[in-house]
Amino acid sequence: LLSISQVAAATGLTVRAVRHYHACGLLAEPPRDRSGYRRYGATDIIALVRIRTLASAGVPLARIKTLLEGTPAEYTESLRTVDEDLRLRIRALEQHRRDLAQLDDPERLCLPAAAADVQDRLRAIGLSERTLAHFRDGWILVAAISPEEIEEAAAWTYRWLDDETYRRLLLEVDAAADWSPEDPRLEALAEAAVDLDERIRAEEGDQAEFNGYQDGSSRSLLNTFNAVASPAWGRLDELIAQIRSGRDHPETVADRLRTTSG
Amino acid sequence: LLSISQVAAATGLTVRAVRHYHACGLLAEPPRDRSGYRRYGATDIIALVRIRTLASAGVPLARIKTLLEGTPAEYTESLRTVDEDLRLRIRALEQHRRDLAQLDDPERLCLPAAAADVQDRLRAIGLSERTLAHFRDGWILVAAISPEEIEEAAAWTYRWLDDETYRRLLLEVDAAADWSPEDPRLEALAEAAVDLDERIRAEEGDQAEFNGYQDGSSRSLLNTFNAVASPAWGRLDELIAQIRSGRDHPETVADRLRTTSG
DNA sequence: TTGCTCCTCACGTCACGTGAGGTGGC
DNA sequence: TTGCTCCTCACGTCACGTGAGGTGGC
Repeated sequence: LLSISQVAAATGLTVRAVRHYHACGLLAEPPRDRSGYRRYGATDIIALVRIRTLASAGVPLARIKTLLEGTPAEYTESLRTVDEDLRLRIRALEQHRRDLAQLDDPERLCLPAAAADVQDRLRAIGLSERTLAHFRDGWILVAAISPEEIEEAAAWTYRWLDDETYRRLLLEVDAAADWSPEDPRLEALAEAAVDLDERIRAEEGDQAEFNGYQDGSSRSLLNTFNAVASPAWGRLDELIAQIRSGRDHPETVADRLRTTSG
Repeated sequence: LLSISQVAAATGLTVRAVRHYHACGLLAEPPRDRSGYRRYGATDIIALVRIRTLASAGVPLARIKTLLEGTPAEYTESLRTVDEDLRLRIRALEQHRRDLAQLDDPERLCLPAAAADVQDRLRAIGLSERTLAHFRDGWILVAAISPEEIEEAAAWTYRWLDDETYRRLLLEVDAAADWSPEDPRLEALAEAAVDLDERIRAEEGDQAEFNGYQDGSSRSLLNTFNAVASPAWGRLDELIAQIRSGRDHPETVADRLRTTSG
């Protein structure tokens, strides 16, 4: 009764799609006329509209086949699953719209919300954009290496930004980016950093320390990372490590000197 | 700094996808370490998150490439288009959910709303499910052959269902499905159908007639379709055609008889 | 004869998935 | 030595799109 292009037009499918559904076994081959042309009836249109409805809902053709061949109970259950999938995909697309709106804001897009909040406060405090970008990259690297720690570390930094000594130290570190690595002010800065470190350790307990979120690999990575960005920062990290080990293990250092000289 | 599996994990991509983006020219190849391993930095993660955001919003990779390489104006315009696409896709998915809920109701899924409304009224009037299914298939076939007419035809039928004579005629046609094609009651039924046809023509004007929505091809298709479903219906269509041509062109028929006998 | 619809291969597309076979540091 | 991560081909997948070459009714 109907030609393949007529059923295609009536169902909103392409001729090729209808033939594909025959090839997949999704739709039985209809009778042919004497020219070998397929001739379709109303039931074929009904079947095709059902297939189209499921396919455009994102159901793979193989699953449509088993779904249509299954028992009524399986069928009903499958439809429920498909509907739930659609609901979730709608939610996902809505999320993608929000993500898209932040495409030019890598802080929000690539960082956990807590770290992005820290960045906003650092910007408000007056850190340079260059240093902010460096810190952002630092957060990203640490998040990539040890994602479990990042939330807590960000929350920790956020809290200590209430401390004025910490804020002033950060501003000085910002300014130090362009200093020579031999600049004598770096030693004072390192001393101040370790002082703050010890005060924090006293207030928060031993498990939290300045830069305490960095496990071994994160810390050495960040040291390299800082040194590449600014030789002065590289030197600063070295000085901090020296002062800290001097204060933490004075006897060990003495022992080591003895061993070396002996 | 970071290995390919670390950036993959950090961005929610697969290792293969990252390599694919290199191959597509979407992401520059990073430097290699002495083992030939790719080493990534924070900016790579930012770039990958941007690519992922666009790709999972359904933007083809080729378009992401031109989009990221374009001018700021093109870029902003592209983002607007992408967002609009997302909005439309969400609407489409919501429509698919509604379609899915009607998957077991071919009348609503395959027919224009007006025709589905007619079917509901025919069911209320008391037509058998068999005849209703036949009518439904008839609507589908006519809609496939001449989709422009179907809306008007359905509206027409809907209006005339207010007429009691029409309703009784439909119920008798329903009952006639199982009659023998030689049943003498078919002639009375055909006479009644043509009577109604003439009354409708008088009331609505010549352009509207009983079954007036059927153009030539639709009518011959429906006649075949009826005859296959029920021999009695096939005979009924023949009788209607005979009576109608007898009333419309009495002299022509007489002429033809003279010609044949001469 | 020309134009249109239909037919059947069969290769192309898109964004990767999935082994196949091999290398380098612990 | 073993196990793990990485590397580069290269073929597979899914739902068709797109010619390629041919047929049949007006």
